[in-house]
Amino acid sequence: MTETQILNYALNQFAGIDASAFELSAPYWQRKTYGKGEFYNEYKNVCKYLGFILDGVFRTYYIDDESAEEKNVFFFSKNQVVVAYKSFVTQTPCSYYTESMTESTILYIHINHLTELYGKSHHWERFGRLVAETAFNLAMNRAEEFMFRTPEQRYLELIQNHPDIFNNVPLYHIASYLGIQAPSLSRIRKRMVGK
Amino acid sequence: MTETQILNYALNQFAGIDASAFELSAPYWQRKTYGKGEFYNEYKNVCKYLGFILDGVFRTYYIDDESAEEKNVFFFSKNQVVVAYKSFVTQTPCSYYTESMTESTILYIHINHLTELYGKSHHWERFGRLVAETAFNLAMNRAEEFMFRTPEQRYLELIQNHPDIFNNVPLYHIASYLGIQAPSLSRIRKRMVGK
DNA sequence: CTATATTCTTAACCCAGGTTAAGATCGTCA
DNA sequence: TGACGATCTTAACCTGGGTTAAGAATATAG
Repeated sequence: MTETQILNYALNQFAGIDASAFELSAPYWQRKTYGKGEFYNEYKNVCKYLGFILDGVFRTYYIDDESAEEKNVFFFSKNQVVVAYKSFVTQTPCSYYTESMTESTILYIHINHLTELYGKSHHWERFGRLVAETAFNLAMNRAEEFMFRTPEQRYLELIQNHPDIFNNVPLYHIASYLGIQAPSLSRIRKRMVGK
Repeated sequence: MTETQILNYALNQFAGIDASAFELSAPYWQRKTYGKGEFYNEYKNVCKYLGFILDGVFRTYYIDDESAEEKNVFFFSKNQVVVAYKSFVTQTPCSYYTESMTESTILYIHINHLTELYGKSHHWERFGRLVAETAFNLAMNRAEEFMFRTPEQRYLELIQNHPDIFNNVPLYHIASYLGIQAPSLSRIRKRMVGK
C-alpha cells in the first residue's frame, strides 16, 4: 500500500471518508519526516497543520514558568492524528511544544484546506467533529486520571493501556507524564515489587 | 423575549445558526424544570439529551469506588450547554451524576433529533463540531489545572475566573472540585490571609 | 428568637511525594 | 574494551495534603 492509500484507509475507518471525499482532499496532503528532537510545533507558534502519523512517536509537553520543568501532556504514535488541538482550532499561539521522540513520518494538511473541505462536504464536516470528539476523549481521560487516581494507579494503568509507550519511553518521561518526579516513580516501582 | 427566542439567539451567537436552520430544530426542543438535587443524568444512564440552561446551576460529579466520596468534575450554569458529553456522543452509560444544585430550567433536544439535524444542514453539523470543541476546552482546562497548578493556584484561579461559582457554591463542594479535602481548603484560605 | 442542621475551621498525627545530591546501572561508540 | 553520557535508584530531610474528630460559625425553620 502506498502512503496515500494508508491515509485513505485510515480516514475511511475513522470518519467514513469515501473515495470521492478523499479525492477532494488529495491535493492538499503533504509528507514530512522528522528527526529525533525536531518540533512538530513550538511554544507560541500557531499550529496550522493537522498531521497523521505514518511512523514514529511524538510528545507534547508544557514548560512550567516557575520550575522551568518539562511536563509531558500527551504522547502520539503511529496511525494517530498529531495536532496541538486547541491552538489549531482557535488559531491562537500554542502553550506547548510537540516534538518527535524518534525518526518520524507524517502526512499533514493545512487548516485552511481543511476548513475548505468542511464547507465542501458533509463527510469532512463530520471528520472535523470526530477529530474534536477524539481530542475531547484524550483530554477528558487525562483530567480523570488526575482527578480520580493516585500516581501509583496512573502508573499501573499506563502499563496496562499503553505498553507501547511504557516500553519505548524513558522512565523520567513517564514520571513527568504521570505528574510526579523521577525519584517518586522509583519509590512506587520499589513499593510494588512486593506485590 | 420568549425562551425560544433566547435559545435562537444563543445558538446564533454560538454557531451561526440562522433563522431557517433554527426552524428545522424548533419542533424538537422541549422544556423542563428541576428542583434542587434532581438529576439531569445519573450514573450508568446513557445521556440522551443535550440541554441549554435558561436558569440554574448544575454539577457533574463522580463517586469514587474506594473512598465512596463525591468528586466534582464540572459546574454548568446559565446560558451554557449541560450534557454528559462522552456518554451523549458515544451513547454509552455515563460514569457521572449530573444534578441540579438550584431550581433550574432548561431546553433540551434528543440526540436522535440532533443527529437528524446534522444530516439536514451544514449549520447543524457545524454546531455539533463547536459543541465538541467547547467540551474539549472544558476538559483540557480541567486537565491543565491538575497537571500544572497546585491546589492553591487552582483556588485562586477559580475565584478569578468563576466568581459566580465561588459565590454560590458551598466551600466543601469547591474543595472537591479543586481535588482536595475541606480541611485542606481551610488551611489554604488561612495561609492566604497573610497575603 | 431560639433550636437545629448545615457549613466551616481547627488541631494532631500520618504519609506520599518533592527536593537535592550522590551513586549505581545501562548503552553506546571510539 | 573502556570511557563517557544517559538513565535509574537511593538516601535524608522537608512539606503539604489526608484523616479524624471536635468545636465554632452560620443559616434556616419553627
